Amino acid sequence: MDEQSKEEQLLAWVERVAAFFARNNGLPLITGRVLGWLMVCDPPEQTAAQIATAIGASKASLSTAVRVLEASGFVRAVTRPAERGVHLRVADDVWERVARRKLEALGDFSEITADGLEILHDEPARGDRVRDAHRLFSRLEQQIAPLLQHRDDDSP
Amino acid sequence: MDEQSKEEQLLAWVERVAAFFARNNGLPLITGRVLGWLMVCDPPEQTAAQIATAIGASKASLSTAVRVLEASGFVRAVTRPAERGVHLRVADDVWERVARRKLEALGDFSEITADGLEILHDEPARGDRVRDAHRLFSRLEQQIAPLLQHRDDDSP
DNA sequence: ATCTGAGTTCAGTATGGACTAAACTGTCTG
DNA sequence: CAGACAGTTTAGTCCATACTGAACTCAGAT
Repeated sequence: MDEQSKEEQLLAWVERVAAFFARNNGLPLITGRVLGWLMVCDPPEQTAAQIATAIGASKASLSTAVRVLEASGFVRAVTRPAERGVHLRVADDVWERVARRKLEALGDFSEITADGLEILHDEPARGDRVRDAHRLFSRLEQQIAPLLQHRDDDSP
Repeated sequence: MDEQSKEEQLLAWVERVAAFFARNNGLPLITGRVLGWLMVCDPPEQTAAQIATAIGASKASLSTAVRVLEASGFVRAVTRPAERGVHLRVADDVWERVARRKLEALGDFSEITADGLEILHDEPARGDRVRDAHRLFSRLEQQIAPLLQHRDDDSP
């Protein structure tokens, strides 16, 4: 039927996701794999051990990966009655968070350019290049922020 | 007068710029330093040798840094009559380019999510998480793109 | 032809960080 | 209590890659 089993296809896809986040967000590969896997796994809530075997990583790596993913709010840990340990799932607002974090980077850069202008305040011409940057990124920050408003959700 | 000489302040600022681009865009530190330096240096057009001494890097590093900066269109090489070698300056549209490149990353991710949906086309429920991501990033891509229109120039 | 300076390439070093195995902690079960 | 399991920490390995020095190429000037 398929040239590749769906499992293999999914793992290959997870690999692409991991590579993307490694390249664009500086995430360690394994962390990206966890995120990618949690996007497509069935069931959608899995234990660290399950994830580890799925993506072929060690318990230790899972521990650190999950720590950063939880701290970033990308992944949530849920417990179940009468089961020990936690199950992990992607947060409902992962992607808003990812995007918002990128937006923050924009803001950080605006701060840098602002400080640059400060240093060059007595040489306006020399500050032109920095000023251009500052204007563009401040504008973008302001225009993009409203596109990322929290959805007011009260879903179960 | 100053606690730090302006030169020192600028170098410290360049360092921040370099760190920012290293962290957010995966640029090597030296490459970021070159870019930062070219944002504030006086005169605004400098030779590779001048830049190298300014930021304390080797000729070899400058060579590679300049290659990637030029290839990305972030820096332009200009020649002058009766002078040998080239002078480097930031491109007029550096920041548009930087921003546009980030936007492309968004598009790349939309492609990834699209392919993920493809793989899961026969399990709609399982594709929900990927679909959410796809919708958000496609939307953002479309909404952000118009904020980055090329200024209408007709240079070659 | 030779010299000089700009720029590239190459080989080697080293620094950082991702990853793992193994030891350890703590908690729940029987 | 013993035993098992979830998870963390630590120590160490390994790999990628940034960076440099030095050799090299090429162009123009004299």
